[in-house]
Amino acid sequence: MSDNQNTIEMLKKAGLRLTKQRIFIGDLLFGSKHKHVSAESLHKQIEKLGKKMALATVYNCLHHFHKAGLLKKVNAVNDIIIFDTNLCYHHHFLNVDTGELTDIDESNVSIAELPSLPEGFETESMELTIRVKPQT
Amino acid sequence: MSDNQNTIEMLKKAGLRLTKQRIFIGDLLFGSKHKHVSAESLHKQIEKLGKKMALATVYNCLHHFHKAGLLKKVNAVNDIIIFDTNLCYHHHFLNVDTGELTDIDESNVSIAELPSLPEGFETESMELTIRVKPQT
DNA sequence: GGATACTTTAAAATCATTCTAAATAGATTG
DNA sequence: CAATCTATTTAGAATGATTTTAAAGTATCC
Repeated sequence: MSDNQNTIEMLKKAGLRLTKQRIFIGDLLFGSKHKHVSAESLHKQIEKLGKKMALATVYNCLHHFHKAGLLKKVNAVNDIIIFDTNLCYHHHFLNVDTGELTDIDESNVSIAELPSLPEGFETESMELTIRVKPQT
Repeated sequence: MSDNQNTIEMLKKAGLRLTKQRIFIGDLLFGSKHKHVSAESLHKQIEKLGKKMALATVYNCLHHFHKAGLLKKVNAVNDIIIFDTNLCYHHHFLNVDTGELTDIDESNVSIAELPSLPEGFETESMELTIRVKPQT
């Protein structure tokens, strides 16, 4: 059973053309759970499912989704750009050994004081990264 | 007037061999103010000062300094690894247009509640990045 | 000073990502 | 529905940051 219909609605609303590739990737990403993906990891997943798709297409698609506001870019980890399907303001645990990201429930962190911004600037986003490693 | 003596002490304490290149870079980095550098930016600065040094040496040196605890790695910005001479726990403004980082005074941020860590993990470090852009 | 181990170096290799140019496939219009 | 227009896909080349390699150089220890 596919999300096809939801994905199609979503792409239409975002003003993106309905291509097979975008629908397929949309179905993968926007299921029940929030996901963190890189172009590479997503491409591997797609190949495992028996579909052929150029790596460049995966990059294009992720960037288009991001531009359309369907994905959020997360702090790069080990030089790899990670996209997050969770658009709400939230923070991450980063496993420094594996590069794996885990969402931190928003309610568990609160930033009491915020510094004043530099003159003439506005905040685009904010992200707390808690780097964790296996206990020694 | 050079920091030579301080740098030499620092390298010795860190158990690093005293090479011309490390002393030169040490002098550049550990002056009065805290600095954010990438291998590339540091290499350019060195060339401007009329010194020749292989880019790979700059990479090696930064990594050695980092391993020895003299530098902190900061969240990568646009795929570029940035090293910070400020080892204290602190946060950054990131100018999304230029990639420039600015320290946020520690006292200006406080994280009220901290989430509990995943089982069997310990915190290595923590960093809040506030992405800012010129006001529209 | 000479042996030994670590560093530096230039160049090649690697890895993630982007670009290119041609082929393909949505969208639009008559 | 066909013709046309334009965006997208694709394979492969190109780019840019970083790492590796192997050889030459240099700090350290005896």
